[in-house]
Order: sequence, then structure tokens, then C-alpha cells
Amino acid sequence: MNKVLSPSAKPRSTGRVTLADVARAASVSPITVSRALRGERAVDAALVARVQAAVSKLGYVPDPAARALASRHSSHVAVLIPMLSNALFVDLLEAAQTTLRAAGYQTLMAVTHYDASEEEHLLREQLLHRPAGLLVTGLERSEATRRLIAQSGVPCVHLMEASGHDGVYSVGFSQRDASFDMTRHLLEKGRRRIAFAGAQLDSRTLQRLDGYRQALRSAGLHDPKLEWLNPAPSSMALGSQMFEQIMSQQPPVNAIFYGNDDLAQGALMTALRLKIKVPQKVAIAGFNDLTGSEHMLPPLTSVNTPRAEIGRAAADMLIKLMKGEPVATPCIDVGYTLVVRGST
Amino acid sequence: MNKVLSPSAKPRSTGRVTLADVARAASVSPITVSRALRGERAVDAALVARVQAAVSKLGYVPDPAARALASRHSSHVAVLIPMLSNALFVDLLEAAQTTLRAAGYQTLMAVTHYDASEEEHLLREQLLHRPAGLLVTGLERSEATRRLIAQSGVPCVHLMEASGHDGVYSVGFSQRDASFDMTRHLLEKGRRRIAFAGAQLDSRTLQRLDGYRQALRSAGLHDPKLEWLNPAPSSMALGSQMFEQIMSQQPPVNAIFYGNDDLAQGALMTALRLKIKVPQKVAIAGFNDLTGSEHMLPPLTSVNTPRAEIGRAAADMLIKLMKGEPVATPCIDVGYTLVVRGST
DNA sequence: TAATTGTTGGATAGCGCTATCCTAATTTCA
DNA sequence: TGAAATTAGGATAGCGCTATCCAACAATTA
Repeated sequence: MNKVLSPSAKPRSTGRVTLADVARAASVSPITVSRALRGERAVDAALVARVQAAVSKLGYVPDPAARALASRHSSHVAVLIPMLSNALFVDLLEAAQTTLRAAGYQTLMAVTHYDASEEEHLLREQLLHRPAGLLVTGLERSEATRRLIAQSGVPCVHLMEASGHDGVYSVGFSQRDASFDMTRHLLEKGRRRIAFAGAQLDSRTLQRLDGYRQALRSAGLHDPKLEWLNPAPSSMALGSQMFEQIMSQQPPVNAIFYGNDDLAQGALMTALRLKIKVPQKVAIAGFNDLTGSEHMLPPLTSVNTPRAEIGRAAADMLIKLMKGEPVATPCIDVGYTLVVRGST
Repeated sequence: MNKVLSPSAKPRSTGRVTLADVARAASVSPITVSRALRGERAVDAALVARVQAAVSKLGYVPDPAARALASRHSSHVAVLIPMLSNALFVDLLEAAQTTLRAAGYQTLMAVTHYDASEEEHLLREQLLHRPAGLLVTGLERSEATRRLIAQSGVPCVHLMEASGHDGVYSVGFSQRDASFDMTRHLLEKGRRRIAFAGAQLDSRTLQRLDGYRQALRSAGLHDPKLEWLNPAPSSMALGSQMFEQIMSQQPPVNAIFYGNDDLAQGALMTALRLKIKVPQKVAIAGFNDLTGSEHMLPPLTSVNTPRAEIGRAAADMLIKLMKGEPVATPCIDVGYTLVVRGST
């Protein structure tokens, strides 16, 4: 027995199958295994096959932490969304997550609560984790946050809005146009006094307000008194409250366009309770076509916004960017669909 | 000029402030900085102060990837939930995420779609990332998954159900008791033919079915024909459909207890549409007290389940486990509240 | 054919931390 | 008071991978 043990006699083993194990089994150098698996440089086909065989025989899986440390890029994608209480963002998140996972990326979710400084803070935190990519909601954010993103060099795709700005990747649709169309629809139904009720007052809601204004202005029917804006978060309760408020005004309105479906759903329930006929006395329209809207009484007219498709397309675009592949269209407009139902 | 450069003449710099930088600034060894920051071993107070000063002066933040590689533990917590389309789990996720983030952990969300083999697959994937902890929904899972968790040695807390099993950490409440109480409530309201309508048929729904059965049996009113079970995911549409189905049966039922609120909400809307008086002709009750239930017409009687508290308490428990601190109660029962409203 | 330009495998040296062992100083207690 | 036990700082050696530089060829060009 050797009494003297060299300091490195017992290396800490984690039981994990490492790249070195694969290299040994395939009789190549570790770096060749690394390259064969990542395809980052040409490797002889025969060697690749040998490596593949060894990998599946040993059940090797690369260690994400070691990869992140060595390459200075993790396989994480940070997704920043404003709120989880709005089903819209949950749909977005789920679609993006599914797509990213299929491509081998992990999703780190962060909730900004519609707060610019919280967004900046979260982003700073996420960037420490060397994310491979970034998915953020909307185009509006603090200058500091914008700089952070730019300086980090991490690929970033913006969700929900479509922007033609150079160097900005985005997937969404025109909130303004959708809102304009909905207002036109109400006008075409013969409504003349159309109120707009918005909550939260985030930039997307304000764009919808803008579309509403343009439509009414071009019809010569715009009236600031018809605009009801409340900075509180969107909810059925708030929609209900706003409905009673709006309906108690003189002269009466004959249509209300809500900036989000949950508001409109609350309004519909209140109309039912107060026995106010919809759409006879007042037409009600929403936005986003959330779960439950088609089951309202009457079913709610809304703008169907393709959240899942946005999440998927944005993730796909981001994956391309992260891999350094060229992106054909930096700005994808997925459109929207007016869903006319009984409430108008 | 020196023509010969040693190979290590230009180390790759990332611009990041490293632990070594802090050590230099504080005139201590790197390992002392590491220890001072983690508090894992006693370090002289004066040195700690010097280190803290250097840290804040340089704006040092530890690199998670390097930490994970060296310590074989990341600061990630994997959260496995069945579905994002059920608001219940979103609430759970949000509360857990908020609590974990405050303690310095990142949340990695994974959606199992109520599928045992998908759960196993996701878990396997997550374990490669050396998570510091695990949050999983419910107690029922495949034997293989159970083994994976046990063998990984990663601390794990189970959500939504309270179990007294040894070695199992859980935060939740008794689904069976809650359901039993709700059924008793309907019986006390004089209802005799009480139907149970459940969807998805996950283990929690089946526990609710069990509570319902026990209550009816002890009242001598149990009838298998009153049980309506549909494996499709819970939704308003399905609740609506089940309502019409149940109401078309003879002899008529005078109460329906739905396994989840979205089903009950669909039923209430359909009752409204068909002009079936609730609760006069049929009482309707739900479970989970989801958003919107109190705004139904009539407002829906339900069981309020403290999702946010469960998420928070489970995260707190997990944080203790991850830090190696003792956990007083391995099984926390947060209870539930019967919310009686107009629909019964 | 010689010089130039690609190709592809490998050696080397870290990425930024922490586990582990070591040593010197201090405390404890027979 | 001397030996054992405890405490706290530091040196060393990786964690498992990839960036980077090299060298040996093969392919191209003049």
C-alpha cells in the first residue's frame, strides 16, 4: 500500500457521464465530441457517427452549467410579461415556453407588474444569468432598460406589437388598427354615442384608445366625455363598476367599447343584473377574445388576438437569432380578427 | 517589444467583476470572499465588512453558472404544474415565484398537461439542470417519477394536497373534506338529488368525488346515476354542455356540484340562457372560487382554496429545505373556506 | 511543382466559482 | 500547564465544458 497519496488522488466524482467519458468511448478528443454535438465546426461524418453512438450508449447529456460558464451563454430565455392575472399573457407565455423547450431552451419567467422600474430591475437580474435570449412585452420601456438590452448583446424579440423600427425584432399586430376596426363596426351598426372604457392604461390600451379616437373623429363623433380611463388593473369587478358609472350619464351612450374582455364581461353581467338590454339599449364590445367571452349572455363581440401564434412565432424568431441564423422579417404582423357576436 | 508572447498572455476577459477582483480589493483570498458572502463558515467580522465594502464598491454579483458548476447546485427551482389554462395553477405559480425570487432563486416552470409520462420526462430534463429545489403538484405520480425525485436528493415540496406520509413535504388542504362540506351544505339547503359533475378526472377531482360520495352516503342519498364524469379538460364550454345533459335527465336533480368553477360558470350562463331558475329549480356549486365566480348571476357558491397562500408557504418551506434548515411541520394544512353565494 | 489557401483534429488554458485539505492560532480542560 | 480540540484563513485542485491557437494535411492555384 502506498502511504503517500498525491493531493489529486481522489477527484470529486458526481456520477455524471461527462464529455470526457464519451470521448474515451469514441476514441476521439473531448473537443471533437463537443464539436460533433454542437455542429459548430465541420467534423468528419465517421467521427460524428462514432460520437453519436457513444453518446447514446452512455446516455450522455451535456451539463448546462458548465456550458454556460465556458461559452458565456446559458440555454435560458428570460420572458418578461406584465401580469399573470391577465389570461392574455398566460397564453403568450405557454406558447413561447412550448416552442422554446422543443428547441432545448429553458424559460425563465419574470413578471413586471406593468412597472417600468421593476422591469429594469428584473432585466438586470436576468442578464446576470447570461440568458441566450430575451422575450419582452411591448415596445415601450424606460431608456435605461432599452440600453441594458442593447448593451447586453442578447437577442431580443418584442411581443404583441408590430414595429418597423430598424434593429428591433417584434411579433404582434397593430393595436390601433384593431381598435379602429372595432369602432368602425360599432358605427356601422348605427351607434353614434360610443364610449371607450380602458383600464391599466398601459401603452397597448392607449394605442387602442387612439384607434377608437381616430374612428370617431373621422365620423365627426368624437367626444372626450365618452372616454373612461381607469389606471387600476383590468378585471370583471372594475368593468362592472365602470358600466354602472357610464350608464348613469346623460345623455346616454348606446355602445361601450372596452379595452379588455374581462372588463366587458363584468359589464355584461351587470347589464344582466340591472336588466339593461344588450345590445338593444347598449352594445358592448371587448378586446382580446378571452376565455368565457363566447359564453356570455349575449355572447361578447371582441377582437380575437392570436396570442398563441404570437408566442410561437416570437420564440421561433428568437431561436433563429440565438443560433445566429438570418431572420427574414424582423417584424411579423400576425393580424387580428373581429369576432362579431350577440353583444353588438 | 517582446516578440514572444506566452500562450496565456491574453486571458479572455468578460468585463465581469469577479470574485478575484473583490478579493484583491479587500486584500483577502478569494475563498474568504466566497465564504464571507455565503456565510457558510465563520469569517472574522472585520474581514466580512471589508469584503462587503469591496463588493458594493465594485458592484460585484456572483456568477450563477460558475456557482452551479462548482457547487453542483444551481439557484433554480423547477415548478411542475399540470396546466396554465386553469387559473388555479397560475395563482399558485405566481405566489411561489414571487417568494422564491425574493430569496434569490429562479423559477423554471414546466407544464405536465396532466400526463404522468410527460411529467417524468420534464422532471428528468429539469434534474439535469441541477435544480436546488422542486415544487410539484399533487401527490399522485408514477413510481418512476417518485424514484427520480428521491434519488436526485433534491428537496421537493408537494402542492395542493396535505399528506401525512413520512419524508414527504406538502402544503395544501383536504380536497375530500372540502368537497364533503360543500355537499353537506347542499343537503342542509334541503337538496336531495345532488349531482356531481367533474372534468379532467385528475386525482384531486377524484378526491372531491370521494368527499361528495361520503356525504351523500351518510345521508342515504347516494346514487351512481348522479355522478357525471368527463375526462376532457375543465372549461366553461364543457360545464355548459354537462349542464344541459344533466338537466335533461329524469327524475330531475335539484342541485349540481361542479368539480371546478369554470364548469359551474358555464352551467350558470346556460341556465340563464335557458331561463332555468338558479337556485330555485337547481342549485349550483363550484370549487376553487376562481375569478369571475362572484360576478356570475346569481353569484356562484364555491370553495375558496387559498392558492396564493399555498404557493407562498410551499416556497418558504422549500427555501428552508434548500438551505438545510429544519422544517417544523413537513405537512401544512392551510384549510379552505366555503363561500356561500346566491347560486345555492 | 511550389506556394497558397482551406480543412479538420487536437492540445492547452481557462470560464468563475467552491470543495477539500492544510496550517497556524486560539481556546478548552484534565 | 501541556495536550487535545476548536477556530479561521488560505492554497490547491478541480466542476465539465468551450474558446483559441496549432499543426498536419488536402485542395487549389499559378
